Amino acid sequence: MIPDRPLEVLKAIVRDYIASKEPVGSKSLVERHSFGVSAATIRNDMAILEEEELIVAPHTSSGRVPTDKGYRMFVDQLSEVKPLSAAEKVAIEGFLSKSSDLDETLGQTVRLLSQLTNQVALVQYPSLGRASVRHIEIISIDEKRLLLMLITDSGRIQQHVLEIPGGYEAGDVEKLRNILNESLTGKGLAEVSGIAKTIAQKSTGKIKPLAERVTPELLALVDANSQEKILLAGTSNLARREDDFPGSISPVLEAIEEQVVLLKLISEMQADQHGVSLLIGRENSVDALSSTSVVVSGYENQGSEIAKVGVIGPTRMDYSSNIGAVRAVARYLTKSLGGPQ
Amino acid sequence: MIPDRPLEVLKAIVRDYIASKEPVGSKSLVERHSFGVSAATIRNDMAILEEEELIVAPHTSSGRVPTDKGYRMFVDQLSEVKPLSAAEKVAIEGFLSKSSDLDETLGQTVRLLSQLTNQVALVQYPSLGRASVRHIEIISIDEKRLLLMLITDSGRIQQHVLEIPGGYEAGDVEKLRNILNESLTGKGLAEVSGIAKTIAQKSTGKIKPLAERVTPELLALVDANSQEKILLAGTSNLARREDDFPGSISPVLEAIEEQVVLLKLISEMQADQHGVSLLIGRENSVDALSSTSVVVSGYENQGSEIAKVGVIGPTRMDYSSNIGAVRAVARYLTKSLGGPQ
DNA sequence: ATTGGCACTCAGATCCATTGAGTGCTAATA
DNA sequence: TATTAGCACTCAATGGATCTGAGTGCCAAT
Repeated sequence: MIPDRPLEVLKAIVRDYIASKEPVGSKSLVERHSFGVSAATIRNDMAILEEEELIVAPHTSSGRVPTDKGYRMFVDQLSEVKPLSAAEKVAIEGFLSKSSDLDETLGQTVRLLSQLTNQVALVQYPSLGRASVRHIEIISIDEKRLLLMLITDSGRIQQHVLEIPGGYEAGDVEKLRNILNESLTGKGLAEVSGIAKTIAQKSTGKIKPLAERVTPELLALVDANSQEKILLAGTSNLARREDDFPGSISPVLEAIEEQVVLLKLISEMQADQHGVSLLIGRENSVDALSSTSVVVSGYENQGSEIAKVGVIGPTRMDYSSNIGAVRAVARYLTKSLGGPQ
Repeated sequence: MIPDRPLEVLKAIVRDYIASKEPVGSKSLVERHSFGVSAATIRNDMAILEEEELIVAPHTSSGRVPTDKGYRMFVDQLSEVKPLSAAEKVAIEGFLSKSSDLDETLGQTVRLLSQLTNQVALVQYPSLGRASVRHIEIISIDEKRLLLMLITDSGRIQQHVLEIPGGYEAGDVEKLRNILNESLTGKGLAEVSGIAKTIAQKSTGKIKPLAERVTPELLALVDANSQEKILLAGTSNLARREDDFPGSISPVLEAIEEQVVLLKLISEMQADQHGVSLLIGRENSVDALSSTSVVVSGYENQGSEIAKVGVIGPTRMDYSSNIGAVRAVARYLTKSLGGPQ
């Protein structure tokens, strides 16, 4: 395997490069770090690292730059997660303790994370998975319209306004609501479809037309609920680092705005021992994102992961801090969701 | 005043410059447009336009570029709003007719508009203004939690989960709901505060603790509802036009993400005769947005304007098309909101 | 294994000449 | 008076040519 000092050299290269954006050479390395050996020796070490494809020289006679593989090694073996400062912890507590509404909480979380890391932050809405129905509500808005609501145990609320051209009777609505709740509360979203159809079929008399009108909409809500959704914040943080992207940032921004792509990406990521998972550069399969890294962590509700939260930024990012921030925010988010449950 | 031909020249300059991004000179003008006069004559006309500060030369010996004032004159007097193509109309109809849920509608609208114009699109949520309470709902989530909802006549739904540490009784909840609805339905949001407080004070017996718990939250909802909110889409469209921004786009993106600034900006804009209003370049007061133009139009519900929708892009944009698209989308949005009412 | 020394490489800065699109002005023309 | 042809002039952009210096790889000495 690779001896110790070369690894130390790699560590120094990554750090210096992240700090300066300049390819780092042997001389500046011995100046800034006290390796106790000469530049020539460092050069030999660098040759080893280059051999292993951990670093690369942009052109023949220039300093070296970490490769994706180099960053990977740095993150996995050479760096430690940087804990948040006291001030940052206070900021998180302050932000997240305010609200118990899911939408608000997630919105604040994502903004917070983007400020904390100076990167583009993202948070995924709790997804279908093991979610189950907590409550179904039908509210009368006016004579011809009803508001149908589906509340899941993850706290996600989905609603839809229903036109009932012929009007309806309050009593019928209440009956239907009771029936729906009795048979669906606690059931997994996946089961709803079958049960709801049965209800529509079995219902009789006055209620039947209403039931037949409502249940398809309910299924649509389940669908919408199972539709994954991502919240973004701090897009301009990416733009501020334009020159970390060869060519133009616009394809990068496009890819990030493309929810489907992003969802696929993060849903395939598996947490490592720290509870955080990351993709570095080309490790992800999206071409436009080949010079970005993605750091995500799952957040939980009732003990099981329901969705992910994280940041995305240039490969040349401060992994230690970002991993720390993402992990912390994920934990606080779990706490904040778990608390009121 | 300025004679006719120079104005025609201005028109041609704006068009050519928008199309090519190159400063346009006298020679290329006579080539592309048939003015029936020579380049020298055009030069004289251009001298007049420059005198009037409608165009400017980036450097001594180069073609001219429209100034903000030049664009303004172009839009106000020289160009016509370009109607949408049939295909575009179909696209709008298809998109907007689907849903009657406000959130969804606005989300689709803003995406649609950004695709139609290739600019950053924005839509403002219906704001307090003359909004009134349509319905208040309190839903039991579980033994210790209630979901409080406020639905306004603009279709905006605001909700908040309430912890009731000591639990509650279903009957009490229903009573309170009835009381609230009876006294608040139809009232303007501004009035809610006073009335709700009175209710809390006057309520007696078992209901009192619940009322005292719920009303402040209700006021918070009203507050949240009056809080202005903007939805954005197509940020990457701005990035794609990087070189229209001197220096870097990142301050521009930052300014756009800053909802407060944006809200102030668009709320100060007054519609012109076409129902569309626009700010060109430095006409807006935000420094970072000095090389962008903003095109907005109001959309209505029940005959009165409730919020704005529009696009923001580089000053060098296709005003005719964008104004057309914004106007059309605003109309369809009005229709789509008005329909189900 | 480490080091000093040295020849070598090459991106980037600097300088300079050239080019060409475009201008403003003037004097002639309709 | 309005238009035009002609001409000298300006200056950004382009394309070498040259220089510089940080950095390399390798070798012989320690």
